Amino acid sequence: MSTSRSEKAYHHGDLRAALVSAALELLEGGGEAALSLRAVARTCGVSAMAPYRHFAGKEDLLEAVAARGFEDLAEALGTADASAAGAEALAAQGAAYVAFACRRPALFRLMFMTPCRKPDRPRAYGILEARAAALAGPAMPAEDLTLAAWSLVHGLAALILDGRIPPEAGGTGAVARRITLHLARLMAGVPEPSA
Amino acid sequence: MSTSRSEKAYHHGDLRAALVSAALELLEGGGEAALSLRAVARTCGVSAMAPYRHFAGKEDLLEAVAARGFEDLAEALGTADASAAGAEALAAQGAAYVAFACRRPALFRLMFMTPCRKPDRPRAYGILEARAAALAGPAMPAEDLTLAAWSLVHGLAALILDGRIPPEAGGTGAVARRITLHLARLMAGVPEPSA
DNA sequence: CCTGTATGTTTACACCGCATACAAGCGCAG
DNA sequence: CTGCGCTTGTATGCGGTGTAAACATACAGG
Repeated sequence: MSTSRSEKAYHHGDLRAALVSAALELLEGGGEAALSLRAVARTCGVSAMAPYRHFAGKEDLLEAVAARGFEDLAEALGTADASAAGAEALAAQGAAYVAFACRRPALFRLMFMTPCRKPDRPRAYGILEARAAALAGPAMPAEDLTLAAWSLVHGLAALILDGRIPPEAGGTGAVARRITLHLARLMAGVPEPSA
Repeated sequence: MSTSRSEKAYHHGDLRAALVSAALELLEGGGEAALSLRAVARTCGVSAMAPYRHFAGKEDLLEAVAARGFEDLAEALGTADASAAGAEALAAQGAAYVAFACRRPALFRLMFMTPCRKPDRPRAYGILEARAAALAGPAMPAEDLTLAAWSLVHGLAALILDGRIPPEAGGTGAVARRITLHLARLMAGVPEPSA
């Protein structure tokens, strides 16, 4: 087999994917502090400089990891959205968003910590946007609703991750669902008050 | 003068405060990457190990810096709250919160990046809580309203800082005020919709 | 004055990201 | 098959970091 890769080949096979996976593992167990390029290389059984053949630098690797995280997030939001209809669907998305952050805190931090040089929204944004647009009522333009919903769940997730919210509330995700549902209902069914 | 401090005194006078200030300066110009214990010490014209006489380690110093940041934030929220009444006061707080984050992004990140071992809320929380409680209507319990408002502005700030929101919207803070005002009005004046 | 204690300094180590120079394996003309 | 070249991984080294230990200095109270 000309393309077979022996176990101990000098060439790794596909290091790039292995590096991203290793980085993710290190991240999820041990936090961001444990994520050093050298440690990643060590985990893959490879020299410290090897990653530089596949990534421009540490930041580049982290970007790849974050991209993978955004894929996972989009998937989670998609299935959550499909699990219900109307305002409940948006609430489900909100709960899923917070749950994702709680389940993979270090990854979530990484995803939103990078100053994000490329301003393109993650694919997950589209999923939220679609649902929010469908719910937008007279009280608030669709654009503001999308932004408000995103800000709400993102802020909630961030505060939980930073330990700013009592654990019994944050842990279950009940608060996330309740608050998002409140928001969704208010946005959907309510006319602009007097002012 | 027994207490006079010569320019080149061996003892600094009050290093602790100087270190915190220096750390803040380094943080505000140059981002978090520029904040190394050694750089802080250098800025104060002192050896690299000197800070350890006043702080248990880098994390401890950062905690002190964050505490100072929370003081400033509380003050900003307080004056904003006093600048208006009713729902507009909460909107003003929201705008001030986001403005604070935009004005001092690195500090804001630091304040909410530490996993926050001591679960006590910042003093700023009380200011928001009071206003939210005063506004709480039948649509949402006061506790949820407080949490929702905080999450909303915090998430908005975080998303802006991460470059996830178009600059023309985030920069001015208009979005923050608009959205928070929407939230405040909805919470204050609107009965629970049919469901 | 003499001594104890708080405060800074020096030296040292392990780790990090990264630059450069080198070696090992694969693919493809001939 | 042979040999060349390119990709991939290695070895070594530099400047930087956080921090531990041992040392030096200035002030305070007897």
